[in-house]
Amino acid sequence: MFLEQSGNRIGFGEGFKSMTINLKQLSKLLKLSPTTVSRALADYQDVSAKTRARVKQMAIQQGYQPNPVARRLQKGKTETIGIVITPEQNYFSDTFFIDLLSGISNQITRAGYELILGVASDEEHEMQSMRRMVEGKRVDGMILTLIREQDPRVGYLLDRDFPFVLYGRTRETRPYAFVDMDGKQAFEKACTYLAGLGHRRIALLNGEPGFMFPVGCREGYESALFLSGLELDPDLIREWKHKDPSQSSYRWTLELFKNDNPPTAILFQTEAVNGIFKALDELDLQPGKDVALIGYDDLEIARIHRPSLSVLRPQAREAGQRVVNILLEVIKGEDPGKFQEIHQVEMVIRETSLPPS
Amino acid sequence: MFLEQSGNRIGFGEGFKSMTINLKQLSKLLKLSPTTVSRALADYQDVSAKTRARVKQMAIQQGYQPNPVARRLQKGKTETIGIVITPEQNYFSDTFFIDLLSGISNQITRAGYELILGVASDEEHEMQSMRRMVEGKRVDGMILTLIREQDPRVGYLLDRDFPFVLYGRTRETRPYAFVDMDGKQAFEKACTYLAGLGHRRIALLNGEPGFMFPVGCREGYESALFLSGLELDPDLIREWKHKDPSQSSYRWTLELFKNDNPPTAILFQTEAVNGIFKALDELDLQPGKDVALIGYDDLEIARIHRPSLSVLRPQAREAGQRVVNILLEVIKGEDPGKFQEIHQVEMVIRETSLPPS
DNA sequence: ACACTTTCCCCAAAAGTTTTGGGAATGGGA
DNA sequence: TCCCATTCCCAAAACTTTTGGGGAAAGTGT
Repeated sequence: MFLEQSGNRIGFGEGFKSMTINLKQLSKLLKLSPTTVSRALADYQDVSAKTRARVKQMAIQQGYQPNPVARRLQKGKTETIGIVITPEQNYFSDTFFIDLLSGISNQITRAGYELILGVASDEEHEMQSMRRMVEGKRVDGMILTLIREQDPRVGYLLDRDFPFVLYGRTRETRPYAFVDMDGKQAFEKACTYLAGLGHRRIALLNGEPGFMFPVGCREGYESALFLSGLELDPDLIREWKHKDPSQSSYRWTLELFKNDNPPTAILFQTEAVNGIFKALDELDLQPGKDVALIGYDDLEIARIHRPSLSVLRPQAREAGQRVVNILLEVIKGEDPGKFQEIHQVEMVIRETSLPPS
Repeated sequence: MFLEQSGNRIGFGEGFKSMTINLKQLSKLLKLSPTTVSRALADYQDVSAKTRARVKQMAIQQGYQPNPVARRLQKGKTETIGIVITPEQNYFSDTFFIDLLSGISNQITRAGYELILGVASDEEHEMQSMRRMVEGKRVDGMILTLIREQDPRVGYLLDRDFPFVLYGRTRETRPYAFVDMDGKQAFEKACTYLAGLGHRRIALLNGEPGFMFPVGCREGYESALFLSGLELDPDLIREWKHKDPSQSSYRWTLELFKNDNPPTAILFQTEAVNGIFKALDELDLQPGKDVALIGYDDLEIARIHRPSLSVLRPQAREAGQRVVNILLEVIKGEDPGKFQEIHQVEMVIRETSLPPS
């Protein structure tokens, strides 16, 4: 049926392929060479203004769209950016990631690029999916998220000079481009705020060790304790797991309150809030009243819950846009080391950050 | 620097481009023509077995990967499938969608295809993003999710004979391919189960009107009431909104219990569970004990919560794989009307589905 | 009338792969 | 020796776009 679309015919109407016209057909309609049409559409000055206008009008009238595949071949670029996500690590419970993705997608579209998505079940498949994109010449650059302290993906990409940008940071001496949220500043701000309210026993229910983000969170926490003249008690620091944030945070919260001298406030990633609420409920402690809470990430639950949860709110959408803009620069050949951005995080005070009772 | 990669040199080492070899270079190494190498790799019988083996070995040794862009141009296919998501509609709070995406991604990769992702903020941008993919010749087929009763995307794609598969169904007389969960059967089963336990007042807190899925849920609910000899009370049916499932379900749950003759059980989509729990808590009603609950979708919260939530569990991953396999058939030219699958949904009884007290 | 520039357009090649349509050996039978 | 079949391989074209190098026509200056 539509297999016999000869490509040179100008006929319309049968099969979906014939609904779109190509450069050759367009040039035939205009009685010009493909070269001239291409140049006219690209605003070359060596095509007369009159011809340019005629070409453009016809292109619009015919709904001409250049074939991206052909352009990619000729330009030697895929005009495509890759990202691999790992749902196992509970990525999507976090609204922030959708905001990030939204910013990324928008900016990529604006640049005329595509975003191709890989979904990997674990670390090994994550690498495999990335290698397929890179070695299979399927993308011009990679975006990496959920960065680990030692992240093999970064070494891999650096080794072959492949363009990439991290959302986050890692331990790596060679220069690379990244956009990161200032977790340190955020947790320092929140912790200082709580200390300023009079809290003396502030706990940190931190993200999973091995990942980079919790490192900064802890630094900020410790720094704030120091600046506020509070003692650092290792018993007040616990870490939940990505596999089941709620379950692990639930257990650790119960644990925290077995302490002889229990905390009056908890800092944590909002992802873990369900477990915390549940544990406090069992302990007959009222969030906000008996225990102050500040979470990182403004998830829906934070706004919905009564009392509503005070949070640290990263601007994920903006960060996603920056990641893409930077990646496009790096693809152009700019030095990745020039692009290292750390974004500030604002604090939203709601109902769970009162002074100790 | 690496702009001058002449494409014919065999040298390695400078710039990431030179790390991969192309067909021409490989054929030169083998002292064969590109034709023969291509055919050898594609297992043509008119290349001697000996040569085939030699070619394949060298290809592996050199890490040869055919350039997908060139292949796409020659084959006239993009080897790419598109999907557009709309985070506004709160898609990602649902773990099920990640499972779906995971199944989709896996199967697409297995077929050597790519998945390109669009993120749209609303219905209008959703359409725009899809048109860019379709009219811009960027994909061979589309996957549609979160289907509405009257869905303009379906008409659009049918009008231009463009291959697509729905995850879900819509009101449309022309034949089209879909994979859907049997929401009717699921809710019928759950409702019948509750009626069998002795519940006489069973409420339905259904998804947003305008979307197709809640229609089936309601049918199943009504059918079960009828079969169980229970009366249908419109006061026991409410609908929450995608924009904020928790908030709206919270309000409607409170509403349900203002009834003179309040329900002893509620059926709903698990997405809305936070609001329900919250309302019940305020009403001093114990989930499971005072009010039986069965949700659709086995989200993390359902397993974590105490009492754990009985649920209907769709096999989203398998459905995602089917969607892709079907789409590949449709792209090949198969009749879409042949592919209309309705998948059964299993019920998982946990702690919130007890007889009325 | 001649050289020279400017203006406007086109030819041919290139990107990397697959496909089409043979073509050159080799071997066997007559 | 000739013919035909078989085996193994290759040259060229195709997919669509972009680009480097012209080239013809018209205009300008002497």
